[in-house]
Amino acid sequence: MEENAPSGRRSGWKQDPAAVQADILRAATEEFARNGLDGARISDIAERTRTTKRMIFYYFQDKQTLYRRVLEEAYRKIRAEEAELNLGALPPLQALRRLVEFTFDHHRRSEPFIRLVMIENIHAARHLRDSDLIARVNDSAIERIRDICTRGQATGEIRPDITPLELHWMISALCFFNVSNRPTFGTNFGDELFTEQAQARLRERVADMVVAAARA
Amino acid sequence: MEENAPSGRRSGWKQDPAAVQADILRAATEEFARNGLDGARISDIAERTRTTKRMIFYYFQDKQTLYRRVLEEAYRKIRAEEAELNLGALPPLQALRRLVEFTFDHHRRSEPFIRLVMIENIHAARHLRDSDLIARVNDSAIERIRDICTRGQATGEIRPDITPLELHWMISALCFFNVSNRPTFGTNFGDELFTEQAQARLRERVADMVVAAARA
Amino acid sequence: MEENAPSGRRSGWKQDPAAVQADILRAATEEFARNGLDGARISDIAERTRTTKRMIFYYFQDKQTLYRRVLEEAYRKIRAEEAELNLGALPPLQALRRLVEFTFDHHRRSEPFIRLVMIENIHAARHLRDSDLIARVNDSAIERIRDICTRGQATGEIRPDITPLELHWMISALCFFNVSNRPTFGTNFGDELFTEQAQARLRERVADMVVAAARA
Amino acid sequence: MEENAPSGRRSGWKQDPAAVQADILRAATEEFARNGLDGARISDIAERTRTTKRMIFYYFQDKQTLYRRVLEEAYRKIRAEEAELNLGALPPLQALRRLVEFTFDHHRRSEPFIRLVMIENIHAARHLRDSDLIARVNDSAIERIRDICTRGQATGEIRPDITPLELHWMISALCFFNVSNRPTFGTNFGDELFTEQAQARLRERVADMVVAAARA
DNA sequence: CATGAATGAGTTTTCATTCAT
DNA sequence: CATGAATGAAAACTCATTCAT
Repeated sequence: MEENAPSGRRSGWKQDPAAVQADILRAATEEFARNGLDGARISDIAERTRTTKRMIFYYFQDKQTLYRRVLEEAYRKIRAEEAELNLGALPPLQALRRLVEFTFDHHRRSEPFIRLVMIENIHAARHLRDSDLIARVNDSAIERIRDICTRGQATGEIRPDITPLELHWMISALCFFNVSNRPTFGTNFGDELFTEQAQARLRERVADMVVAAARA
Repeated sequence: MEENAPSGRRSGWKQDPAAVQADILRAATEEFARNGLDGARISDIAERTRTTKRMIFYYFQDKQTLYRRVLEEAYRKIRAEEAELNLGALPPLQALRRLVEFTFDHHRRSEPFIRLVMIENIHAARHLRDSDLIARVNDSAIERIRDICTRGQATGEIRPDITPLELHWMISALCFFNVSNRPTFGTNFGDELFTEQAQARLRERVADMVVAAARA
Repeated sequence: MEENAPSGRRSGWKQDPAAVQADILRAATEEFARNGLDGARISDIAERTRTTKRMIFYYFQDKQTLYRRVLEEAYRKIRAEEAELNLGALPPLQALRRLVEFTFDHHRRSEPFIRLVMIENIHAARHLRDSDLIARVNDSAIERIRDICTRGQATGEIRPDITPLELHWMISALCFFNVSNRPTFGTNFGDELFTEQAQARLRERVADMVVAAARA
Repeated sequence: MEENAPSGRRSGWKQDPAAVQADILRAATEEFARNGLDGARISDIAERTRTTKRMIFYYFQDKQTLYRRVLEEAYRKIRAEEAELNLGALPPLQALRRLVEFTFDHHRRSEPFIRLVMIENIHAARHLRDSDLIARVNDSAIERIRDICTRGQATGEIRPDITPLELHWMISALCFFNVSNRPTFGTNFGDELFTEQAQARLRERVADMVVAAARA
């Protein structure tokens, strides 16, 4: 027995709490992103898990709380990934272009996050508003653009009458829509804009548009 | 019992079947737009109606069919409204600007439609694909832009390497996001972009961006 | 078929709604009186019924509402039975004695009602307060005593400084406790006071006490 | 997790076992008196405690046992308080009046105890019967009245055909009901009998009634 | 054609209690 | 002796849908 117990836990036996919670959050993220808050079933989440339905309530109280935690984690993770992008070394307009391109790619790779945000918008951001964790996490998104603007407006490369928030709104709109509305857009107008080639071209068009909007 | 109460219907009346169906569609549109496909409750729809839950199934078979009919109606109505915009008389770039401005305003006034499209995207456009009514209705949206492009590219005002579909994608992204993501965007970054003044300014920025992207 | 259908319903087939509801109320009264609001199980109620659990929610919405309806019915029934007692023909003090004796007997026969009232007191009369049906039903209880007092105080047989409410309180206390606290009283002090003989004697003692308290 | 949070306990302390048990009993008394046996929640009791849910089971086995211990403690405490009343020095009828007045006041101050007794009656005194501790503790209540009767019947002040048990029953009924049924009585007939003034008057009426019933 | 009444199958959630050191 | 972590069983309640005229 001692022979089989490698360190302090493991084997067919009680996992450590943090791992169980992470496992549940992962499964819940999948289910909520796929089916929405109302469409997701706790029992389906449990089945994607190494634990039981009961443990979900044990760690997360109820469905709404679990959903909120999923949302918080999704925002936290996405902002952390974005933070890895280092723009400080680039000249302002080049930094801006880089940011747009990165965001375009990043959103494409982050469909579950995009879907969670869509779902949260359907719910009028009710759960987001309940979360105090998220406010702080989003500030960084704006700060990065504010830095570009400050630098660019100092040198005169960026027009003085545009705000970081407006630029963030533009970038978000174009990159978010590309993922969020692909199903209806594709159904209505065909998938030609969603081939790799077309997406690459769209990516540059979007970068051009935002840079043009910012340029003095 | 209470569950089935025929709400406000006067006693022995014969209702006009078409009117009853229209009444149901109106109520269903409200509920689906507000709560999504899974979030909406047939009994809540019935309560917003002059008839009963039973009649909803009588006329619309099941929840999914009702939802599909709501979606079809919403698309039909929105495209009909858009068709009233007459751009043929304007020079190409002016027509384009006019179209962007119109779309920006129109989407702002059409929140229920925007929400239905979001909801449909969450469901991977499954129901849209089932509907053959919609394909035809969307063609007109592209045709209008194609006309602008054809004219503009003939005179050299519009660059030759941009497609009507790309322009439609740009316009949609910016105008759609403005409505669809207002709850989360407002929660994360404040409501300053959603005052009347800021929206008017955003509207011109968006028009500028699209026109700039199209200009030769 | 016509041959087997006797009137307008019956056979192994849908009972009329009122009968189903009455059946549920009867079963629920038994269960709530026996086990309290929290102790009673909807599924146990359903089993004592000719219907299913689902129908209980169909007709009564939820457990609390069902309990409130049970309470209302119990009060209504008990007051209706009391109303059959006609005291108007008797001289005041004789009427009062008759009322006490009747109440003593009546409470002994109405253990389920007594238990429901005990249970409701544990719940701080929360559900009783929610019921507007009950206020009216209880007025009659006081009116009957008020009539006795008015008559007795006019003739000088009943002391002027006693109120109908006080008399009702005394009668209730003695007759209610006799039933409500029999289990603990019997356990603590033996059952000798609860033999038929002892109860008959107690009944007269109680009548004597109340009459003595009222006599001028 | 949150469910088990050890509330306000300071880190590495060794708690005194007797103190922990007393703490649990206090919290359990509050919860059981407020919500009944079925209505009380072990986790709510734990929250009112300096320890955890687990410790409740450790020290008290299960919910029923804990409830029985709460009941036993309540009876023990109440009888101990009553024992402090010394009636031996007073003439019999004066002693009786004193006892009634004391009981009236004492019950008013002992709502949790009254409620526990009601709850136990709802449960047909099942747990009281399981407790051998209680039989002994109640004998003293009767002994005190028996002493008054013996003295009073010897002097002829108290009628010979009344028993201590009957007197105890009368006193209990009037004093118990006053507290136990206040919620429903107040809801049905108003709170006028429960003002300080009205209670003082009722107290004397009750004393008069019992003394009159005992007097030869 | 139209409809009041009924319901099976699930869904979230609760709760006392035990596991394993 | 004491305890943090875990859980099976059952509870209330919901929901789209069908029954039977």
